[in-house]
Amino acid sequence: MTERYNPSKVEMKWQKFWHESDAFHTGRDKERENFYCLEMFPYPSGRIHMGHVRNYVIGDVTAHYKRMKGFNVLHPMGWDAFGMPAENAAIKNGVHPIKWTIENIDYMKTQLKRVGLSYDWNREVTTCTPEYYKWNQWFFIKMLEKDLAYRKSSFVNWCRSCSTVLANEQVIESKCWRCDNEVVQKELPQWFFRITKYAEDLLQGCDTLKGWPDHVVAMQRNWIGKSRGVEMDFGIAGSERKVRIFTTRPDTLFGATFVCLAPLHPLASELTENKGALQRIKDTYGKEDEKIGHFTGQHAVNPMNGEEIPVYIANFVLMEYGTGAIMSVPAHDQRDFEFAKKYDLPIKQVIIPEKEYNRSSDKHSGGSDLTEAYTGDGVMVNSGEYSGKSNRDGMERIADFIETNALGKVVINYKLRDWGISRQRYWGTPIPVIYCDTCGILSVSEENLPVILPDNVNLTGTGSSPLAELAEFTFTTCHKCGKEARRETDTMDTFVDSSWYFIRYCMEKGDHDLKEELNNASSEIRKWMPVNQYIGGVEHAVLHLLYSRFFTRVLRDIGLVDTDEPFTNLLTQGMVCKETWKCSDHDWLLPEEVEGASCSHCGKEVVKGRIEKMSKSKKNVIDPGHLIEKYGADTARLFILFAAPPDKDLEWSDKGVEGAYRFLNRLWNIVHKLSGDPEFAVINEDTYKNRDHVTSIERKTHQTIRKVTWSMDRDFHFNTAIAALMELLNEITASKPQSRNDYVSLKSSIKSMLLLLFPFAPHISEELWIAVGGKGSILSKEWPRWDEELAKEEEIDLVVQINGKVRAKISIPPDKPDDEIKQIALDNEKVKSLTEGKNIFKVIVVKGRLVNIVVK
RNA sequence: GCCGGAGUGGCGGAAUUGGUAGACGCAAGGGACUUAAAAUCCCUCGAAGCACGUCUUCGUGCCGGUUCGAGUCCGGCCUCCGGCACCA
Repeated sequence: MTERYNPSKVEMKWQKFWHESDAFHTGRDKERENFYCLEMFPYPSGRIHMGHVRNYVIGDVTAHYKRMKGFNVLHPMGWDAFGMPAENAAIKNGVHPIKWTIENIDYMKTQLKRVGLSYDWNREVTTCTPEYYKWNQWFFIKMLEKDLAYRKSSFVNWCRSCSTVLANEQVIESKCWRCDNEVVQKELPQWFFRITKYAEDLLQGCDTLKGWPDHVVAMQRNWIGKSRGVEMDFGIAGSERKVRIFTTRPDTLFGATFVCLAPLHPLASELTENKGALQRIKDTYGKEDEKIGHFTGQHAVNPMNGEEIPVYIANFVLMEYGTGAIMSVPAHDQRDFEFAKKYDLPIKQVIIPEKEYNRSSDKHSGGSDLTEAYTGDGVMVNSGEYSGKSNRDGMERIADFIETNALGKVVINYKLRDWGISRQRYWGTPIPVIYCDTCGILSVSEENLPVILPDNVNLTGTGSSPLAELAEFTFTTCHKCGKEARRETDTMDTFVDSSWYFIRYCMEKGDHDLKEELNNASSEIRKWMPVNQYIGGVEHAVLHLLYSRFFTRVLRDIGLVDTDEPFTNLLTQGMVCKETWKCSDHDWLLPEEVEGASCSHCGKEVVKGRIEKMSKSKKNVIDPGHLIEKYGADTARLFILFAAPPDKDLEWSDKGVEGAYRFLNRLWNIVHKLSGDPEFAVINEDTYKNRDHVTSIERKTHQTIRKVTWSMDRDFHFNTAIAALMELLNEITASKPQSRNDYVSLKSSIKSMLLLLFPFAPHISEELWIAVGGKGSILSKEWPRWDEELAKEEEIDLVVQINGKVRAKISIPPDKPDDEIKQIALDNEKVKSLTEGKNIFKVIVVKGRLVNIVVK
């Protein structure tokens, strides 16, 4: 009796072998092309979840495939190890963040190894180590020198729950990205990175991101939010004061019926007497959908026509965008329209749709009959000399007029804001700055780096920077004047760490001096960058991916890399989801808490919830550890890859996992059954050459190699690649070898099958490779090639259509000339009877596909 | 509202990028083996119709178009999902 498939035994054996032979050490063969395959590194939260497994398995298949295709592959892994959970765990359990973090890393590393992932651990990066964060500090200093880092006091997003500041990108629907609590505005001095300086570069770079998903590029473009318009001054009537407004619609200038100021605009408090009213508007600023305004009592003068229009303070006008003041054109802007209706302000239409424009009449509706703003294009009316022109044309002419008459200028605005990086927390990179009463703000000198994060800090979670409590850290001497000085006690946003970790992977572990890599044309960094394939969750579409693009540009400008973009190809994998169960009394339920259709606690009816992303709170998680224990890593990998294409959400199915397991079992059984067959066992390298004819299994094998290779090369269609392997196995299982020739092609077929399966299910492939007499590990083997001749069928079924409908099938050799095929089709009995008495108009032959006879 | 993406069997999903729609898997039904069950193996499996076939008709969200031929291309809708959202 043959041995049963025992995944854990097989997997332990090969994982040990790979580990001991340092099998995934990054290749250095100069003859070979380099391929950098990267997955987003995890936060060491404690244990891996199914989302990690999916992410890393997709990367692992890619890495294996590229290795077999003959590339030197860089496939590293590391830890995004600074961050709040470690600090929170410390406050809660009294464990030091470093201990908590290191223990988690150790455990998760074991888990990753159990999945059989082919990482080069010689390049492991851990961001909370001084060897790593030293370079965060060095980059900070370089950015300070280049005026890319600066300090200013401003209103910032403050999360009360996390007791820290958040960057704009980290506020999702006015909630904290991490803890989902409400974010408030607070005024604090902060360090910023001047990402806005790269706004245009980042935007233009979007055009080059051909290997990124459309929606991610679109999100980046939206976030940068470029718009072109004019800035111009409106005078305040009876005063020397002016108010500068920004508009993208100078063509509507003649329709402006009032001006609005943001409540925080400097003129707002100057112009209004009623401070109470102003405060009410401030209070609702950015919070309420309802538009609230207050008339200042002052009027502004429209420079185009000299009209005096009222000046309001309005809660919907943003101080951070444009000039903090707008001209309001209620007829052509929906927000202004709503505001005008509410405060009974005039609505003056100056653009009407082409269709409604009557050239012979001067009578045009004033706008009082509008039910909503008209924001489309059209013909200008009531606009002085511009009346009768198209608004597109008018827009350019008015902009020119404003510039030539020095009323204002054409400007470009971006929604992108500078990146605030100060965090009032402990577990992060100290910002390398000192404050000296004599010398001012100074960066720590390079030779004093790193500024070590002290470990004897008292973590209370009360809100101020923990480092500020520590006198020995805070007080230092100024390296310039020698007097007493204070250190900056905020730490850096952890997104700084992840903005360049992919560059650190280009070198093996060790305390490398990145300064030596500056302008070094043959540096390892230049050799590997940019990343050929990056894989990770879509939740970083603007956060991490935008910061990394920014950092790469900064590092390009200081001479560390020579690429603009860090990631050539990006795959955003879908979520791993599972069905949920809900009881009206007991909320979310585990599957084992559901008995039939009722709750096991109270007997009440259970409602099947939506299919949701796996999460502890919704009680629909599958633990990768348990899964692997039960079925093995190969089954887990295969199922995850087979169940859905990588970029789509994957719905977990226990039955589907069993299907994948059955497939591996069938493969195991057939290989062992055959190896026990003396006729099969005797086949060796020499007998391969002595085949006398091509068998159908051989043809199928070459077709499979072709299909799998295509699937791999075209958009990661791993699911169809696996389907092709299943088809091949079905054929192998069904085959009944009778001659020596049959055995030869069967054995060669199985060997090809194992090579093709290897990236997906590496352990079982290695094991069965040995069982069929393969030499050495599959790791040293090349990806199989197909022979187009051998993939060709002897006879193919050709469809015969009449007027596009399938009417018959004919069996012919694939390379028969078109005119012969045409004749065979026309001679077909069925075709004859159907075309009887009709006029054959045209016959189309599509090679290898069909014949279409067009009759009338 | 704006920007992206997607609609195909009971389900997850295929379709060589304009050429036989439904590969592969799951579920379901039937059968074999077994004292029995599990496991395994074999058959059926989009809908309707009848003459039960190597049959006919319909069928890829809806309406129209291009084409010998459309799930695929074009125009117009509908629905769902994701992102941003008072950005003037």
